[in-house]
Amino acid sequence: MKFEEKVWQLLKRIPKGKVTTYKIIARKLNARAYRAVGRACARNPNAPRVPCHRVVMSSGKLGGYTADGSKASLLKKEGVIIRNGKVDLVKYLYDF
DNA sequence: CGCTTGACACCGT
DNA sequence: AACGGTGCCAAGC
Repeated sequence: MKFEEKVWQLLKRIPKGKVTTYKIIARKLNARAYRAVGRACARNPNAPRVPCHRVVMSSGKLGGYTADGSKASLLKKEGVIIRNGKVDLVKYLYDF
């Protein structure tokens, strides 16, 4: 299984109302390729099956895809409150 | 096989 | 606290 595939598997187990960071994901894969994780999502061939919008940066900021803005609303709908373009990692972080 | 890029992270100003 | 530079790993060309 390729690295990116594993990333998607992990993303799929993120429950609604929770978020995770690229760093955590990479760590769970026993790697330090946070950037590769981001790439995997960007390339994400299984768009609806992989909730990429639940992946944020370690700082709590949503990330590049946030430029769209519509994803933020989707997260809120799932129960994730976004404050100043950032999520409350203390409350919603899912560290597997 | 090597160089560039990317939805990032970390440390120094 | 905010901004910029540097380092990480995998994929694509």
